[in-house]
Amino acid sequence: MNKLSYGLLSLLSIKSSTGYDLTLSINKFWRSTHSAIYPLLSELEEEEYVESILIQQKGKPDKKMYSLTANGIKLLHKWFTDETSEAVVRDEATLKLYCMQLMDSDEVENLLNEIEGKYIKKLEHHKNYLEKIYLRSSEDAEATAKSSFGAYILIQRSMNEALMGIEWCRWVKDLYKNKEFNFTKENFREMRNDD
Amino acid sequence: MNKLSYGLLSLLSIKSSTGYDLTLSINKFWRSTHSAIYPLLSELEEEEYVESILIQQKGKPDKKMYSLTANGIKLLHKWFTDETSEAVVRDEATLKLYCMQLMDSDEVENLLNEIEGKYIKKLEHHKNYLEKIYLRSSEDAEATAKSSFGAYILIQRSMNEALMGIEWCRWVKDLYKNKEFNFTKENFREMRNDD
DNA sequence: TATTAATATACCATTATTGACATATTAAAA
DNA sequence: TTTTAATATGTCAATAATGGTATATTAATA
Repeated sequence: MNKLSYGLLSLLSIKSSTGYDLTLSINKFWRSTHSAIYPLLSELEEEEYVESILIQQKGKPDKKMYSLTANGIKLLHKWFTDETSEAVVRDEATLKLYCMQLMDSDEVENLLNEIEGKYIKKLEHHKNYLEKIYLRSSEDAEATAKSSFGAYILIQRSMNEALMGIEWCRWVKDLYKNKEFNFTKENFREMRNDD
Repeated sequence: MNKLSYGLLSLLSIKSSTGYDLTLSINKFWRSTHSAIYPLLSELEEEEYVESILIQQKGKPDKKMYSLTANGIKLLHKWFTDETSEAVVRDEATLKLYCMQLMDSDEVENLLNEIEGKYIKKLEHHKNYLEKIYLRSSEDAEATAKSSFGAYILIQRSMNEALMGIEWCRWVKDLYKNKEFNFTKENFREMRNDD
């Protein structure tokens, strides 16, 4: 049982899903690929934490719909109270900024624009998703509220992160373009007040 | 050449460091361990992107001080303008929140407090680090400014992230404790305005 | 008409990461 | 005095992640 396995069970606690659905939705908060997810679902089924039914579709290939079992719910309870491991973050753009002092200003600005663009894209994506769950909730408000609270607060955090990131990019670009950067006392304080 | 290798070169562009130093400092922005870093440094030395000198210390074991070569700088230039890969994020606490609707309220509150605690710790850590580079800059302001701009802006972002995270945790706890969560139009709008 | 995109599942080889083990020095704390 | 913590470098086996390949259906697009 690796962390991704628990994550799959966690997503299945909201609604029954296929491997394909899970691949798309887990990627909002946990980078993974279908190559890792399908084998884990098979293992989870063997160990009876999930069960599946085959669904025939018109116009699309058959799909396997997975659901949590009572066993799976028990396992989620144990996991939830177990110690939580440190988040793993690996961001190449961050590593690049570390050596920006070696680069030409247009190269630096390109990178900053690229980073800002990614934040903007992420923000848009989450806004659309929120609209979608709001529309869904109009039909079945109670069920949506009970099952989507986790998803809702996580989307909110992700949106806040993106908004902060966009502001940060603009602050950096401004600082980089218009000022000679110096660790003078004034500069230092001015920048810290931007928090 | 994996991404971590470029990251090590990037850090070395700020100052010459040992594997031990690099392990500590890269972990601010890129999760890794010494087990991965020492072998990569050896490879980078073989390929002549870095060079090292042995330094004897009193009271501490010998250390190998690595510096960038001209070759290494050339490689950094190439990398900087190459396409930047998507950030990898894997946060177990996030996965846990996805199934919070199954848990008792005290278990959920414990997790939220744990998450808030991690943000607070991170914020403190960065504040201390900033104080340190400010003190260092008093001695040699120009050199610090030129080499630490990247480090400085990245710390600022990380602090903003932590501040946002703390506020978010408090917002979530308040919402979870004091309100029945419902996807009513009013609730939905109220929460979106918290951005 | 051919190709691409979306849906859907599955395997596999290469590469990367993790956590443990190993060693060594010295200071500080129990 | 023994243990723990910090500094410092290194190897290695087990585990996990990545990216590609494969297969299949259908709709839409070029």
